[in-house]
Amino acid sequence: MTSPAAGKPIRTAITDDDGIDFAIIELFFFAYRDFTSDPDQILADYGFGRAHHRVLHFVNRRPGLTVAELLDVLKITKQSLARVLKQLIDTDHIVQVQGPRDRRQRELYPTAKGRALALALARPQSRRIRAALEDSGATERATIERFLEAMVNPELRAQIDIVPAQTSGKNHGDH
Amino acid sequence: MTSPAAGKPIRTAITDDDGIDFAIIELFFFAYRDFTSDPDQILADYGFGRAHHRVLHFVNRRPGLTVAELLDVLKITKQSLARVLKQLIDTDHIVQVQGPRDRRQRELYPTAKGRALALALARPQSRRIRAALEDSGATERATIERFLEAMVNPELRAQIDIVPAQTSGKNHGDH
DNA sequence: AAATTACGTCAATAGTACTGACATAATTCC
DNA sequence: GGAATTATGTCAGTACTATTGACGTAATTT
Repeated sequence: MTSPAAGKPIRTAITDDDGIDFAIIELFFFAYRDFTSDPDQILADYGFGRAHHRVLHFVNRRPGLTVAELLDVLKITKQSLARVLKQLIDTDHIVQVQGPRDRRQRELYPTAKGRALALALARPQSRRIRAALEDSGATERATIERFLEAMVNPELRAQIDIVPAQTSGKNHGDH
Repeated sequence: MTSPAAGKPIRTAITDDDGIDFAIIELFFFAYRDFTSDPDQILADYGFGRAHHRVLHFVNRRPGLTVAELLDVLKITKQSLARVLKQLIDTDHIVQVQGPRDRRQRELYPTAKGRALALALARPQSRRIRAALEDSGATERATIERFLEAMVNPELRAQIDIVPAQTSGKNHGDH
């Protein structure tokens, strides 16, 4: 069962006492695992994967962003994006428009079909978040947003909060 | 640039006004992306990937768990686990011990080497969490833990909080 | 005119996952 | 005791997402 030169089994659990915040590390893993599992069902119906979801999300969030900008947000390579983007364009979820100033650029926009799919994918995720915030007020929500934002690399924080809700006056942050 | 039958580009951004909590959806994506990027550097030195990290983590967290239990926690298939687990055993990070009651079972334990690697991988993640909680007190921390736990599928919450810190009396939840 | 930039594409490879099938040993059920 | 089930391991084939490196084209900048 154990090979001759194998080390001895350690029988005690690693814990927060080792100076590491395992509680939150683990919670973060489970939370994200289930968070991403929601849209996976829907994506399977289209023959799409998570990569398609991410592209669709950001094209809807920042319509008109260029290919280079998208690569920067997703932190993947051009070659990785190519297949996924091509499929989304071929299936009429995303359209490319020649850049107005620089004609080398391709501005990416969602179609009505792409907008609808992005919303359908986000709906179960939003529902999960709403349920998790059920008994929370604006204070708790702010705490969670601050925490998540602080988890992002400082130099990349510019990527977030680019799209503030264009609320007319609805106090929709409250619960 | 646009194919003949292509839909028209939508030029307005999708926002929280569409009834979806895009703010937190996006924050969660960025936060997790950077959270997992920390250990990736270290793993590369060993020729390991994220799958190895996850296995190593849970074997350290719940020493003696069986293969079946590990599959259940990770929510992957036996075949997916096989290669990764074999590599970790071959490199003497994990050892298998025959189950005491049921000899068909293989209890998984970390070696000293496996314990050390698990700690090394968790260290930068824990540092990131500590930094994100810098100005937070016990209340904020509790809010965040509650939120993350509520994001997990209810029927799977049994998987978490199995390993409470065996603190003697240190009030280590406070900052 | 030359260099750079933005984008697209081809080829090869890696890591992680999947389904389906089959084998072995140990336990449980009848 | 024999049959069924369980825990684990393994083989084969496939899919998705990602990588590096190289090359081509069109447009812009120097």
